[in-house]
Amino acid sequence: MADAFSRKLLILQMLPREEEGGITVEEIQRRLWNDHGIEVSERNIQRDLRSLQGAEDHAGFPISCDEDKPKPWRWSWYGRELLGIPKMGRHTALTFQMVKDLLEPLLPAETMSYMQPNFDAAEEVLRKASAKRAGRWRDKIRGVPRSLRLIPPELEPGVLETVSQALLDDKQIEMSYRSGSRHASDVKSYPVHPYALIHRTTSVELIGRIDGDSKIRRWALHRTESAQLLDAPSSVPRSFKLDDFIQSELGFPGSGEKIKLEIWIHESAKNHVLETKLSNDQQIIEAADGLIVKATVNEIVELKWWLLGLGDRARVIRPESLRDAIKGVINKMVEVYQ
Amino acid sequence: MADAFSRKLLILQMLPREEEGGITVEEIQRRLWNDHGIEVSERNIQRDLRSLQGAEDHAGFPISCDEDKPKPWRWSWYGRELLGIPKMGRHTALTFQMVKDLLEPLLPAETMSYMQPNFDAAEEVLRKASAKRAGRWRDKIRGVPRSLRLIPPELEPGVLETVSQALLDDKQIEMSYRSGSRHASDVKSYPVHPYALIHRTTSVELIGRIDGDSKIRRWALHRTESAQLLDAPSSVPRSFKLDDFIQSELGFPGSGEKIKLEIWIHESAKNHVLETKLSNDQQIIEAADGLIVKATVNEIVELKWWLLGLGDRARVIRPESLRDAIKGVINKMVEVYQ
DNA sequence: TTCAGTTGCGACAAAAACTGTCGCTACAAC
DNA sequence: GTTGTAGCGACAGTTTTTGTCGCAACTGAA
Repeated sequence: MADAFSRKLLILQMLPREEEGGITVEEIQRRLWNDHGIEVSERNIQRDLRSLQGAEDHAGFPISCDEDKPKPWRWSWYGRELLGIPKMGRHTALTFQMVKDLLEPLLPAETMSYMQPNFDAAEEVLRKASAKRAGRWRDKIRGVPRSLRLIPPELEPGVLETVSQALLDDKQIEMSYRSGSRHASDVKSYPVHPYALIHRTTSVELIGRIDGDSKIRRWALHRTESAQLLDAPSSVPRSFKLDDFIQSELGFPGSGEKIKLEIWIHESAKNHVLETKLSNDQQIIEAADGLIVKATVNEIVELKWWLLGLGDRARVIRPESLRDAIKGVINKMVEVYQ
Repeated sequence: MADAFSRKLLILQMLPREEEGGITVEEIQRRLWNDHGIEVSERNIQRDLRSLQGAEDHAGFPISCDEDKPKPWRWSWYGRELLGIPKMGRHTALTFQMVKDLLEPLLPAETMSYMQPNFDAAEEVLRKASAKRAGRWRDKIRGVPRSLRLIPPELEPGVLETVSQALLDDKQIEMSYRSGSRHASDVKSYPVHPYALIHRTTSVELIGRIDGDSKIRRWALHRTESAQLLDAPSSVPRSFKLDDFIQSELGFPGSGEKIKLEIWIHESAKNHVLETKLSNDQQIIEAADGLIVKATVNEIVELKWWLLGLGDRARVIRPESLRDAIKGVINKMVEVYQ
């Protein structure tokens, strides 16, 4: 494990991306020794880096050091592409293509951009794999979301980046937030201790608290005008558990309690239930014009959506509280439509 | 570009996965010359491979050749892990963590398994990035799907693999399919020409035709008992365009035509529309108790679900056909609940 | 401005490795 | 058996690699 090849490879793996600050020759040396037991002179690491960078006659790797900055120069990786080792498999490539289709209408563009190198690599693999019939592979795989294709909200450029940076480095951020739901002019600005980032299917939310206040708050990133990384460290109480927070904050009123659901499903919607179970303990009984389905599920707002979305093809039998709730909604729907 | 390091790296990249059959030393030599202009003796490639494989004293890469098979031995990569070069960035790692959360309740386990090395790499990166406070990173990012958390259907092991293999290699497959919707015993088997694979949010479908028939059919993979790769080549008519097929087959009755939608949205559901646009030309007008939203959208079944799911918080104003359809469903819902 | 102190890099020679060639051997097919 | 093929050990010439040393460039402080 001490040959030049391994060493160069380790150095390549060690290099952080440009935006993450770079690494000095000295630190490379220390990490080679500490993590891999490789003893090598600093001079040699310098030589390795220069040779990896490439000479005039052959292109090397997209790595560079900040030669214009003061001296312990920091080396980093500036390329965006991905050097796959081993090369991405064909099945994986198909999967990535499909995942891209499914996620594109859901996630903000900035989030997608972080996965772009993988999508590019997938495309490359598929292109070569079916090079015989040019372009035909695009007719072979597709992800087609079942949900309504909405347009993900646009984030101000850099906001997501700054927020995740702060999250990883435990720093505070200065947030400028449009508290009004429209493009109102009431933009407020305050320092925030970030706790966590939650991607809902269509929006991204920051969980945290305002400096000097202990109340946990939520901010939708697409209403954030700007975010600035502060030097001040953030403090997250030890008692904060993201799971608990999600459970209590994002659940249905009633906090996503487990209920024993019993519903009737019409013939025409059979497949929805037969093919995609509601729960692992789901029981199905054939009934007139359809099925009776029993399952233990969380009573969350999504359940109500799902039941309503099925329209007249579903009827809640139990629990009565949910049944009455749905009935109430239906009555109001009648009113709404007169 | 002719040094030992580049050469070994190229060889590593060139090695296919075990399941993809391996590559002979001769072919490596040819590809090095054709694709990269590197001239090297076969003997040297053998030496490179052995040295990459590692000696007694140091672990090498998970590569091997089938020494028990007849002779031109084929080398391949058997490891599952991913050697990231450059190392996955922290933002990308966060994204992968989140994507995993979002996709896990949606995709079959076999599909997810192809992305597993990336998820592992992401976890590794995050673990190291926040090594100070052990395990805390899991409290920093989460994907929480907005849709009802259903359980993705289980596929028979190997079915997805065989089908995608056939798709990539343009081979026919022998499909054993449960045409009855339950675990009925009427399993039929026939040779199929695969055209394409479509991942719906919760299920995977194969598009193709039965040998000897020209009708395009769809098979849900979770109803496929088994699939066997055949030697016979598949033939896909040139006229087949996946986009057209999706448009015509997966659309709402009415084929997903563009309609000018006009709906009223209740105050309490404002954010759904304000934050996630229905279309790019969406117009919003403030109105009594809520908003009037105008947008040009495709009339697909998902739109109906979405509208019904909003319950009494939405009312279709235009087009009248859709309005009447929803009204009809509501009336039936009243009947269903008596 | 000067003056340490640091860092990168050219030069050099010894050591190590890499490389092409050649023959031997193991194995499978005939 | 025989034959052909593919892998591999051995060897020697060559190239590359590597540690050391000294110099130059730059920084920051005095």
